[in-house]
Formats: sequence, C-alpha cells, structure tokens
Amino acid sequence: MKNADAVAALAALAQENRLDVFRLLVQAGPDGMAAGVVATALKLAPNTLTFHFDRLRDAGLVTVRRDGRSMIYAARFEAMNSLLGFLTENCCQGAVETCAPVTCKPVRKKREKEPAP
Amino acid sequence: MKNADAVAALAALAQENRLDVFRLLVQAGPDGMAAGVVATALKLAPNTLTFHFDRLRDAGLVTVRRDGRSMIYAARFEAMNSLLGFLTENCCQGAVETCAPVTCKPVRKKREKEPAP
DNA sequence: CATATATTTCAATGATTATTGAAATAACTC
DNA sequence: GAGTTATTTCAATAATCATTGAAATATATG
Repeated sequence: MKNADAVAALAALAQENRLDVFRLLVQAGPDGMAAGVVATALKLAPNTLTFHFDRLRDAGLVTVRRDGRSMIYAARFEAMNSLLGFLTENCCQGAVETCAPVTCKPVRKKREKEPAP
Repeated sequence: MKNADAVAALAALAQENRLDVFRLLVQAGPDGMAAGVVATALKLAPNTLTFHFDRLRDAGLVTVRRDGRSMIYAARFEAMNSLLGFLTENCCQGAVETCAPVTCKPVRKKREKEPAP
C-alpha cells in the first residue's frame, strides 16, 4: 500500500458519519447493506449518504452493486486490513511486545491463557 | 474508545506529512525521536512540523518530553491499537475468516510480492 | 552576558470539505 | 404509461485546514 492510498482511506474514515457507515458495513460483513437501510439506521439524508458512500468508494473501502431499486454497499475487508498493516508496518523495530498485536475480533469472546513469566 | 476519539485519531493520520511522521515514530518505537531529526528525515519546515505534532498530540497519538533543547516525540502504541481495534470491532458478525487478522509486523527484509495474477 | 541551536507561536492566505434543498434517474407495480 | 420507491446529481453555502514567513521562547555554551 502506498502512502497516498493510506491517506485517502484515513481521510475517508475521518468523519463521524462515514466512520459510522463504515463500521456498520464492517459489522454487516461481506453481504453488505442497502443504502436505505444504512440511511435509516444512522438517520442520514439520502443525498448526504450518497456523498459519503462516494468518498468511501473512491478510497477503495467499499464496493457497491445494484439489487433491484436498492444499492447494496459492502466493506472491502482487504482494503481495511491493508490499511491496518500499513500503520503498524515495522513497528518498534521488531519489539512486538510494545506494539501489541491487533486481531479482528469476533462477536463472541474467546481468550487463551498466557503462561505467566 | 468513542467514535469521536476515533474520528480525531483518523483525522490526525489523514494527512500525508502527519502520516509520515506517525509511521516514522511507530518505527522508532517507545524511545521516540527529536523533532529536529523528524524534520530532517521528512524535509519539513520546523513550524509546519510543530503544527502537525500538535494535531497528533491532540488526537492522543503521540507524547512529547523535553530533553535539553530537543523535544522528543513518541508514538502512543496503546492509542494506535485502540484505534485499530475500534475499526475491526465485531467485524463480520464473527466470521473471522473474511476479515483477516492483522498483527504488528516486526522488521524484516523488504519483499516485493505479486507476480501478475 | 552574548551567541547559537531547537522548537514554538502568531497572523495571513489559499485550498478543501460537509450539508442543504431541489431536481433528476432508475426500477418496480398497477 | 402513471405512480411510487430508492438513490443520485447539482449548485450554493458554511466551516475547517495546511502552509508560509517573521518573530518569540527555551536551553546550552563560551
């Protein structure tokens, strides 16, 4: 990932409504959600929402497909994960402990025990 | 982490120079780097750099301490990791495969990948 | 104290961005 | 085709942001 792509993605996410939209799509998963459903869930005007979807799409963070009258938007997980990887790249010059690993957290909690030092 | 905090952090990172600064500090690790060293490395005017450091600091992404004449800036890894966690929260309703885990990558040799698919 | 170094503050300027309201397009149903 | 639903386009307005140059502050050294 290039710096400019990361800036574009971050800028797309750096807005309250768009961050809400994106996180909703992340939670919805690969099947996505209709624009109208998102508009209702987040109480956004449809034209405002289109504006924000466009930004997310230009940044490569979402895809769209038509289904009848509805437009279905979905998060691009590959892009999200590239972005996260870009931010943590070469962190701490290898001292991974300082820079704790981040994983995609499923809904249910699952913890593994660490042996005490 | 609250939505507003995440927006602040993302906005701080959504700027070419600041993203460069932050990534440099992430790579530098917890000891941080002097402002002047960052300025030289990234070829930024000192006042411009101060402006950007302020944004990063307001967003909680870096800390600063004085050492003689120098100001030493360091990334706040805790904040970075909260942000990454916030973005991936409840992703895919638990279908972790779709939403590949991201880990903090230690330093290793650069590798060009992807021969045309 | 005088001078050099490191960084910050301040004011001005140009550039980008989000929201709105009204109108347009696209698809479905009768 | 008329009417309805879902979404997009367009133009205008208001708000925020990055960079610059000049001057100020803080620390170190002779």
